[in-house]
Amino acid sequence: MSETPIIDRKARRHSQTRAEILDAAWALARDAGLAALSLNELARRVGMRPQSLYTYFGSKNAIYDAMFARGYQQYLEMLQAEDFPPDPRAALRQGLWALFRFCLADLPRYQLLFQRTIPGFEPSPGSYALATRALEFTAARLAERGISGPGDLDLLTALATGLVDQQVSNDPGGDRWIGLIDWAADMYADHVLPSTARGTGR
Amino acid sequence: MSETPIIDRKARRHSQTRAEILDAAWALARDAGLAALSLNELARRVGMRPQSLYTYFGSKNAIYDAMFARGYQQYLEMLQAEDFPPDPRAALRQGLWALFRFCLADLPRYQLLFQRTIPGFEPSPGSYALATRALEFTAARLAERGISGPGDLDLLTALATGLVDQQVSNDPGGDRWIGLIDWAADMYADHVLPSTARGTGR
DNA sequence: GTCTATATTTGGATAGAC
DNA sequence: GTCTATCCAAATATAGAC
Repeated sequence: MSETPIIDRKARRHSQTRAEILDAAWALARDAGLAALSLNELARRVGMRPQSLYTYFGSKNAIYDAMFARGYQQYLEMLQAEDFPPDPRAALRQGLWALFRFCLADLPRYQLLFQRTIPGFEPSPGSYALATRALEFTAARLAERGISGPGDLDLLTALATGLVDQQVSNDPGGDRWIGLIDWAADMYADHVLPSTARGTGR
Repeated sequence: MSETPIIDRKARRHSQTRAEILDAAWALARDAGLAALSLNELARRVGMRPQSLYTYFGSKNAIYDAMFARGYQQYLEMLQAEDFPPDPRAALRQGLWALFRFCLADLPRYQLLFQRTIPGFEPSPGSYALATRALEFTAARLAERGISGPGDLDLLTALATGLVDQQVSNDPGGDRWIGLIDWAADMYADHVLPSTARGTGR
């Protein structure tokens, strides 16, 4: 029975094509805007007819969903690759810088993962679980450093995404809010850490 | 020459219809999502053919632009109606609460004014000037209370919109980030004010 | 798995009669 | 100022031949 390897080859080829389509979808989102993703143009770029995409994705939202999942996988990998120092203040600064790098490296990815802007798109439970895992990872790193009060995590996510959002929306390509990262990290640290070794402020 | 009053009547009627269309556009944005605004549906709601809208607005983006301008007018009026107390901490809290009320009262308005999500839409210079005026108003209220350092305003906008954004995106209808407003205001005040009369923290 | 063909809807926008 | 008539382009999606 030599059927199994054949199935494997077909399955592998299938998932390769899926990956190729996803790559093209990201590139298209970067060129035309996330919301302007179109199946016609996407198919053209991968050398297919638009209808053939339905062999790989059941709908346009299924493509968004796969993009969402892949984006959060990358986000998780990025977090896990960071070597956060034990010192809370240093770790906070490093975390904010890592977030900025990740977001600014791919704006549509940032938009898809951290904003809710595509009308009618909701991530599937499986994809959303990845987002939850990423948040739990951050919560664990904070807790290791004594930051575990109610609201501590939520305040940090608000501060972090707020900085990124202002940077992206109001000074794209510039550094107006990038220059506030360390300052913001210290402000947060001063407020959630036990009041020893306060920062120097501005 | 009784021509002038007739022109006035026509002009008034014209701007009345414009306002009516804008009202319907806001309502449609609330129902279908800001990005899903469609001229067909909009015309249906005001009892017109879609083509007739072009008598009042030269393009779809012109409608977005008028919405943008009206939204910032409302925002400015809201700010000017607030009676901010002299105490910086109290004023900061009140300002954040006012922003939250304004944003949560109309989510598409928040999206249009404070996020950049409509592909291809850029506010006209005239409309954008309103946004600048609103920011300058906030800067002036801060400066009156001794908050005028470089980056102080930018940090506040990041913190404020971050809180709103998290609330809207991740807990719509809830109060998870609303409960952090006063805490966040104090954190900001502690960092940006001369170090007298610190808050009690958490 | 990919194609042709097609359905179906919708989008924004223009020309010209009335 | 509003309409009819139309245009044109594009959208997502399905059926069925090969």
